[in-house]
Formats: sequence, structure tokens, C-alpha cells
Amino acid sequence: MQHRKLATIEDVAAIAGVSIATVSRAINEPTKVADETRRKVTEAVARTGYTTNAMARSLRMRRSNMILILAPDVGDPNFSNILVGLETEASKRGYGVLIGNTQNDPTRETDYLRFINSNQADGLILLTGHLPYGIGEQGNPVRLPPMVAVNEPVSNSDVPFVGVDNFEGARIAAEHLIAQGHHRIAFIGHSTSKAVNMLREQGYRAALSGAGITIDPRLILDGDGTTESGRAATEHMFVRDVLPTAFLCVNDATALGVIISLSARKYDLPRDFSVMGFDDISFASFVTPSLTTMKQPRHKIGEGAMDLLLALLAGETPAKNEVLLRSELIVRNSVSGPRRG
Amino acid sequence: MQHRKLATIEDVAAIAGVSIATVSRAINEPTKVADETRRKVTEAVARTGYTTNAMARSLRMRRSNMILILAPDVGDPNFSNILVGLETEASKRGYGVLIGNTQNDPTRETDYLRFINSNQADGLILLTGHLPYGIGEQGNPVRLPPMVAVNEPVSNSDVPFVGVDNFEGARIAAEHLIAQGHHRIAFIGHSTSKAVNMLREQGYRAALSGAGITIDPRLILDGDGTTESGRAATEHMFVRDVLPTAFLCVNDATALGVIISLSARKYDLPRDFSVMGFDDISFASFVTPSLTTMKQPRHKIGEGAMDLLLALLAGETPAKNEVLLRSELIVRNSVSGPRRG
DNA sequence: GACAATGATGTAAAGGTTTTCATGATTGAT
DNA sequence: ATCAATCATGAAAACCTTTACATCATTGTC
Repeated sequence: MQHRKLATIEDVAAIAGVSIATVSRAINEPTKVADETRRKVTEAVARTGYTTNAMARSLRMRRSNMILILAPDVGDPNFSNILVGLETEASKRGYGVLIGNTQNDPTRETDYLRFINSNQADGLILLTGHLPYGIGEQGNPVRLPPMVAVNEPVSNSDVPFVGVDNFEGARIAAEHLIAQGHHRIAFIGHSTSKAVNMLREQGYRAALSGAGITIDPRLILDGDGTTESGRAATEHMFVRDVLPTAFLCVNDATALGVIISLSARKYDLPRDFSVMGFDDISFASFVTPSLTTMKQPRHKIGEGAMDLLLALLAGETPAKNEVLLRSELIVRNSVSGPRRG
Repeated sequence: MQHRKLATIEDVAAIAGVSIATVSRAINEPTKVADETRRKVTEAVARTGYTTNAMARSLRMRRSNMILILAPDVGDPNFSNILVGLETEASKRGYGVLIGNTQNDPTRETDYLRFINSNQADGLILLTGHLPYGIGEQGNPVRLPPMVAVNEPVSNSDVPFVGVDNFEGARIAAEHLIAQGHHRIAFIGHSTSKAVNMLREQGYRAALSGAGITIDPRLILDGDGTTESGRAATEHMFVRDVLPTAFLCVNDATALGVIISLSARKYDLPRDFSVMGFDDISFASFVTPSLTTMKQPRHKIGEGAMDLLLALLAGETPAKNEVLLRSELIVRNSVSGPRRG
């Protein structure tokens, strides 16, 4: 019972009294087979419990119905829900999902390409923000599989991207602060290398300009998106004694750093300072004060990205090279009006 | 360049001037081949960029070097780090990892078994706490693959389990509260169906008994591990007016519910009540007060589980059917001494 | 110098599909 | 009644490996 050999297409064919070719057709292209034959095959399949061997199928068809997902850290709370969306959509469409946790290690990135090489995966989802190390190198036999970038676009490439509209989201966030009466709004998370940071900063600038507020460059501080960078930037502001009434942070992790710094200085939030984040990661509602932020539709992003990739695999040429989803303003308790006027 | 056909073992054989059998041996069992021949093959491989086709290999060898992970929700912060551990160890040992997000849907559970059926996956990691629906049914042709349960054991089965020692962890937690001077300690999360809850409750009971504290059954409340259940249980206590000085919660999510309830009632934590959780999920340090809890070595759990599964796959019979790792007491700010003696 | 043992390599089968091409039967049009 | 077109099916090739078995050469032993 344990090691009973699995039924093959030949067993089914024998029982149904037809050839294996007919069995294959009855299963994969039912219309191409006579009704009566189809019935016999269906019955034989049921009796044997036959299920087609995916390896043999993949070998023959040169595709595996598998998608490889490359992510720097699958455990990242920002990724995990995207992952769920990706998996849900893939599974719905009969695809399996393989994960590759790269930890930004070039060796590992290259290593995972073996899945692409041997048709073990038909397509690639990139959460890394760059092509796998070694994929574009000349003389390298790795084919470029159909791929889609998620969360972070792949710079200098035409890899289609699915993600949130960072510019628009940041603008909405900044406008929310402005609507509360803030004029001196800091942006924490300036960076010349990360596309996400740059777009969000542009959204911030657009909102301020749109409201006729002159941008004070001293209120724009560097940050790489970590909690520590948020803390450091805030401390720096106090050292230089150039203070805003509100902080717009490039993401929630940064905002947390700002809150930690301000709380340590015994300020009362949001009375003394308002703070906004971006992403709405899970802890955003648990911090004190709970964080007003822009929520990413993570599940939808995942689904959309997988949908696009499968379209690519089907040979379609999508109209747009970029799918931007709207983020949603989540109002909590870290924002109020400025302390005075 | 884009669609250049991939090199096969025949191409390599032709260039190296040997048979394909020799190429295969040179790659997989280098010692069985003469030095000079090996050199020629290696060179030919390098020149063609040959990489062995995993599909053909799997078909022939009847194994894929893939592991299927079945989880109710990959996005669950408690799972995601286990996932990283699982993936890391698998990758290190040359295995790939396939994920199946079941959402506790029996249909989906069954569906994922196709991977097992066609040798697309050699082994199974269960984060679901039960066998996939339909796997044990009679007349069902699904073979039972080697498997390991993680996080939650599979009840009524001999599926090996890797996880944290819940009994011991809960005992340590309760002892920590006792050491702070608490006598009236509530346990939130009683359940007759979930093994994890039962074990943790037993640890709680053992600690109290060990300290000579009589257990007050009115301080043991039902809960299914959700935040809402923690909130409800706390409210219930106030209704009945039977109050503890400390709450030991079956997990962090429950503890959060308790904190929410107590904060809403304007109590000052931990001065008025102490609260402990279990798991140390990511938000534990961000709640106010930050949560004292037992930390699960999630990465290690994942690695250990994968290690065990691969041992099983290699035909080894592990000495123990259960690997229990120690959880670690993380002291934060939600626990202090009881308000009055 | 004969024979056994060892070592290196090649031939061919097997693993389970899908799909092209060929065949024969049936239908429809003239 | 003839021919073309359509339809249902089957035979066999192709997908790319691994490995059991056979072959041949070399070494070692008596």
C-alpha cells in the first residue's frame, strides 16, 4: 500500500481500451475526443486514481507551471502579505510557487537561477529591486525568463513593475498633514539610490508646492528606511535646532524611529509633533501613539503581479509596463494640528 | 541569444569526445572517472554552459529535491520567520522549497497533494497542525510522504514534531510572575482542542503548584489565541469581579487583547496589572507597555525541522520523534510586582 | 604466460508524458 | 457513386537524464 506504484497513462489506456495518445487528449483537450471515449477514459482515471506525472509533463512540454519568487527576506512583514497574494493568484491559475530567500547574497541569487535554467520555473518575481546577480552578464547562458518586479522597481531595465503609486501616496500623506494646518513638514528618508524613497520625496515636494509652501531643504533628511535612520535623523534635527511641526517619514519603520526619539525626549505626541509613516506594516496600530500612515494593498499587489506575469507567460504583451495601485490613508493617533498656529 | 537552445548532456559528450554516460558520471560521481576524462568533461561543461535539466533528472530518479510547505497562512508573523529558517536550511542542502498557503481550506490542502503525487516534492512540512485533508483516506492513492510537523503537532499521529517546549516555556513564564510576587495569576487561553494551549496551561499549573499556590479555576479562562479572545476574557473577569494581579496569556495576540481591555479601563500598566505573553511576535516590543514574553527561536525551529525532514528522506530513523527547543524569557515592561503585597 | 580481478567507458533501456504525422472511417457535396 | 473534407484514433518520436549491464584494457598473482 505504501509503495504501490503509481498509475501511469499506460495503465489508464489499457483499462479504457484506447491508446495513450487518446488518454492524453481526453484529459487535456476533451473536445478532441468522442464522447463515448471520453467517458471510458474518465472512468478508467477514476478507477486507477491516475494523476499525470508533472515531471514527465514538464520535461516534454518544457515548462513546469512553477514560478520562482526571489526576495531578500521572506520574513519581512512588508513582504509576507505580498507573498500570500502572489501565491493565491498562482494557485488559482494552476501554478506552483517556489521561494528563494536571497538575503541579498549574490551567490544565492545566482544559485536560484538553476531553477530557471532547467525549466523548473517558467517565470520570475523579483522583490529584490535588482536583477539576480549574473543574469545579464555576457557569455552567461542564463536565459532571461519572463519576470515582474514587485514592491521595488528594477532600475535601468524594462522589467514590468507592479506596486503602489509612491508619488501619489506620499502626496496624499503630505496633503493630509497640510490639511491639519502644518506648514513646517519634515521629510525623513531622502536617498539618491532608492527609487521608492525618491518617488515618495517627490510626492512630498509636490504637495508642499501645490499648497504654496516653500520647501526648506533643512527639513529634508537622509535615511535608508530603517528605524535607526529615523531616530538618527530626528536627533540630528535637535542638534541643529531646526524643527518641524510634523514628520513625514519614508516608511513606518522610519516613523517608529522618529517616535522613539521624540518619546525619549518626553514630548507628548501628537500634541507636540505629528508623525506620519508609509506602508501600514503590522505594528503601526500598536505603537503609541498609533501611527497614521498610508496603507499598501499588499494582497492586491501580489495578485496583480502574478496576474501580469502569467499574462507575459501566455505570450501577451501588456499595454502598460507599470501597474500602480493606490495606497489608502489610514488615520490613527499620531497626527493632529500643530501646537501653535 | 534569447531563445538559443539549452545545451544538453549530448552536446557536452560530443565536445568532450566521450559518451553521455561518462558525462553523467563525471558530474555526479567524479571519482568513478579517469582524471583526464574528468578534465575534458569539466572543460566541455564550462564551454557549453551546460547545467543538468532537473526535470529529466527528477523523472528518471523519481525525486525532485523539493520540499512542500503547507501553512494555513504564510503571512502570519509567527510563521514567516520559521519559513526563513526552513528555506535557509533546505537551500543549504540543495533542496528547493515550494509553498502552499492553505487558508485551512480542505480543497486547497488536497490540491497541493498533487505535488507529492508526481514526485514534484519529496517531503512535506506541516504548519497546519493536521494531515492534509484526504491524505489518510482509504482508497486514496496518495502516498504518505516523509513529513515533519512544525509549530503545532499533528494530533493522533506519529508525525515527528519540531517546536518549542510549550510546557517548559509556560512554566518559566509563570515562575517569572511568581518571582515578582504574584499569587493571583490568571491564565487566558484555555482550550480543549488545541495542543499548544493545553501544554501551556499545564506549564502554568505546574509552576503554581510547584510554588504551593492553590489554583483558582475562576482565573482560568477560555481563549482561542486571538486578540479578541483576550479582550473578551478580560471583560468577563470584570463582569464577574474576580480579578488577578497578573495575566499569563497563551500567546502575544491574546496578551494584546488583555492590554487593550485594561488600557480602555484606564488602568496603569504594569502598576495595576502585570501581563505576559508567549511567542515574542514582532509587535511585542512596540505595544505600550512593551510586552514581557517568551521568545520562540523561530529560525532554529525552521532549520531543525528541515534538518529532520532531510534525515528522514535520507532513510535515517531519528532517535526522537519530537524535538523541543527552549524558549527564552524576554523581560520588557508589562510586568512588575503586584500593586499591594 | 594464464587467469582473475579491477577499472574505465560505452550501449541501451527506462522514466511518463505530449504531439506530429499517418491511417481509416465518416460525412457532405456534387 | 465519387471525391474531398472532416473527424477520431493510433504509432512513434521527442523531451533529457541515470544506471544496469556489457565490453575492453590493464594490472596483479601464481
